[in-house]
Amino acid sequence: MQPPSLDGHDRRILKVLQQQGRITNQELAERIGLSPAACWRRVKALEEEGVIKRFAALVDPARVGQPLCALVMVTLVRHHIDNTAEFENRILQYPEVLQCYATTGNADFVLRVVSEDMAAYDRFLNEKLFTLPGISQVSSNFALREIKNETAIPIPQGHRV
Amino acid sequence: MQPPSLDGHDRRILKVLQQQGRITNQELAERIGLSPAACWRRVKALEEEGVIKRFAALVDPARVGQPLCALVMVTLVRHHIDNTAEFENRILQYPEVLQCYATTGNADFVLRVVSEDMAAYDRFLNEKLFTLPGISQVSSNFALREIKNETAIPIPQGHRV
DNA sequence: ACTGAAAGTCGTTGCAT
DNA sequence: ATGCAACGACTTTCAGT
Repeated sequence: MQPPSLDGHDRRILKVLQQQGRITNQELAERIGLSPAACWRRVKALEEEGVIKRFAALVDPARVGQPLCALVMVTLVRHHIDNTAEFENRILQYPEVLQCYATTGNADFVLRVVSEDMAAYDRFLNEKLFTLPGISQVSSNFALREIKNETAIPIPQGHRV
Repeated sequence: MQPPSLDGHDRRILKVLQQQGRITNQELAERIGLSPAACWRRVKALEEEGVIKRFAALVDPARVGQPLCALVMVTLVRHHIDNTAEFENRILQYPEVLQCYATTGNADFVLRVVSEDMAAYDRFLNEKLFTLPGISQVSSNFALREIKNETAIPIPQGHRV
């Protein structure tokens, strides 16, 4: 899977599709200045190459009963190398953990977790996170406000074909 | 904007659409056990109520030249209340800042920033983040690995109509 | 790799329940 | 709030450049 060498048309397609995932192929083709058939083939290729991972409806967490958002720093004990793999596998199972990154710095992992309320978050900690093997430290920082939550990756206007 | 009281059909629609944003209305209707017309009207209502914020193509950052991801903790000085508003407004302008939350804990804000490489991240810090008024502390933690990056909010199976 | 056109499928609306 | 039916619009493929 090498760099797919996006040209200007591909980049314009990605910019539009990241903001309007359900635009019709016809309108997309018009906007980027290509025929519908050519545009369609490019979108398909971007999907198959994995540049576009998938299309999704973006849902407002508060509107579906998950208004609480926590940024959680997790540190593991250093003894077992298996701890990391087990931690990650279990994290993948928890739907309330939307994001998880292994990071440099004091914490080993940073998670973003959504919850119904504090009681639900407490349950998440006690029944899920704290039951994972090798947890050393957990620090929960609650989101007071969401300034920005963007899925669109900036597409550089590089000129290489 | 009150709780829209999602019923079972709405919840099933959201579950599917969060994973397959470009599914045809016909197939979606089949899956959730509704006629295409009824299904279509529900999807439209969910969009208009803001439960569905928008549809988007999810793009792999590494495949479009943004393989570096940093989780940045930012603290502001306490002197001006205007600092916060100015900070937030400028953050909204920076496309490489995908997410920004005001949080409890040591830092005032946590950001997720994508970059082309370290040189680009250095430029982001010096030309953008450090130029914001009232910055007190900045701590950059780089993502070694992305364990999980999910947009789908878990939809509780509540029974209220 | 693109365009244009053909064929099939789907989205969208109005109406009745 | 639902289903059915019809029309128009769209997606998708194929031949030709």
